[in-house]
Amino acid sequence: MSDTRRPDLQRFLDRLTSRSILTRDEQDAILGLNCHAAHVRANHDFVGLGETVDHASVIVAGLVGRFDQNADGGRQITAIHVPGDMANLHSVVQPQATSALQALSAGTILRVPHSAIRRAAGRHPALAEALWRDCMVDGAILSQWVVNVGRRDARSRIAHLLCEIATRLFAVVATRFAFPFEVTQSNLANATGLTVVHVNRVLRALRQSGLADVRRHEVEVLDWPALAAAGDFTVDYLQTETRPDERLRIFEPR
Amino acid sequence: MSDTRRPDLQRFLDRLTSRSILTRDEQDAILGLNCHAAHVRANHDFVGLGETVDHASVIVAGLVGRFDQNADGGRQITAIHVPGDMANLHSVVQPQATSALQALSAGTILRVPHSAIRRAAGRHPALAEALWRDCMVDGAILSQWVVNVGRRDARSRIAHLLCEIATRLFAVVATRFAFPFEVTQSNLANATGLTVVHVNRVLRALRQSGLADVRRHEVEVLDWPALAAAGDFTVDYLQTETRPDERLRIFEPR
DNA sequence: CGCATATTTGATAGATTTCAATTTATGTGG
DNA sequence: CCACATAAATTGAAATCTATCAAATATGCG
Repeated sequence: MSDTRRPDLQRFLDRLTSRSILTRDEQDAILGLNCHAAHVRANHDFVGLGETVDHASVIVAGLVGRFDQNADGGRQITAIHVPGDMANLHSVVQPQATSALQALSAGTILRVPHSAIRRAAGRHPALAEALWRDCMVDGAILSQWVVNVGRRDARSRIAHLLCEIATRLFAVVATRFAFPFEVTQSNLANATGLTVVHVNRVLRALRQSGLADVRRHEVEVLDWPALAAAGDFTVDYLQTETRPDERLRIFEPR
Repeated sequence: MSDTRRPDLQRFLDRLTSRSILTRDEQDAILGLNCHAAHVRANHDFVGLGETVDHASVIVAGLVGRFDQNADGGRQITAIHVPGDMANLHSVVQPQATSALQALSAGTILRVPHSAIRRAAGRHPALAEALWRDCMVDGAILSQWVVNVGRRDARSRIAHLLCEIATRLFAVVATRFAFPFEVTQSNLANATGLTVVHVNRVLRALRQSGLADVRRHEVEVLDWPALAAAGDFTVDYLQTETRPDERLRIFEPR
């Protein structure tokens, strides 16, 4: 099960180097990370709430949600992870999970032991920096989610979420396009702090007003500018398009 | 203005060592951080949205809010920082601010140049680790805020917020107690995703039902267990009571 | 084919917002 | 210390959005 060169680690590395500057050595340390693949079932926690984990998980295929809940059992998704993301990167420095991780649809993950990541980061401070930075992008996204559920109505919430995911999947290529999005309306509700019933109605409205057609396996964006406007969406906070000269490195050696 | 030993840095260091294990050397590096104090006016951004900053800010006195907003200008506070916090620690690895920082009431901060923090963290990997870990606690709090605005009603939202702040201020000492909380109802509304009017009504209800009396400068908790229950509040995610043997250190040397 | 899960629709209730006004604090200069 | 200006808190009534409850229809899967 264990490899030394995995294409999926390459994708994770690409994510890191899109924002951070890493030497060849440091990049090799990522690619050489010990890991093994695993399938994850839909609607099944592969990291439980409060559990102490000893590995982080790179998403290879499928979507993963970070789940919290209130006392009544009402579930709230606080983050959605797409392929290439390290879903619980934070667990490297904070192994006790404060949220559960669950696949929104069946998929594949790559488990990377904390020990391997820690060894690499300990040897290469700039790696620790890059991982830390990536965690902070997750933080910026989380912050936007608070705005989304706190200060936007149902239509805007859903539009904003669709825009965020499309952008993070690098799917935005035209005014009209489609991208895979394997999520139930129920999970859409859990991500936006709404009820399923209301999500269903808003989706119909988005379709009828020619903004987007959200189906079971795929989202068809019908009018990107209009959808982005409806969702009050701006792209910058996601840092998906960091120019080479904007990439950062703090720690020596350069 | 610049000192080498500041009591306020000691408070920040205490915060770090409550969760991370640091050697004497590493601790000295924190205490020796170059910095200078500054007053911050109430309702005035001292870090603007989108601004690129070259220093982080330790809160010495007062409360600081992290502000975002939607297209209509509706403001949403996504974090409240209390004395001892480094309000924008994340800016060390991500200098471009995705949220504004504003004092909720007049206060004092300690500006610490990124250069100083980076030098210290570069020399002591375990320091970088401790800072990273602290950022992740902020992330866990943020995650709870999403649950708060997404899946709780007005009364629970406010109760939860009060419990969070009381806990982070280490104010919880009995069933009944008071703690300073210099925040307008308007900012309470911005933190909970409600309107001022409704906040006002919920506060009255909390008072009348004997849970808490929220005044302009101070909150008097009348019945902590009841307030925590109403706010669906559990303490663990805040990691304010990490036992010595639970503190972490990943990087050598031990 | 049949069960389980997901989507859709309707009717009604309820929580929260909005709008508008009034009262109460807070701070400042004379 | 008072008068004034300003910000904050409070209250009421009406409008709206979203939740809740209940049921029917689709869809996928073994």
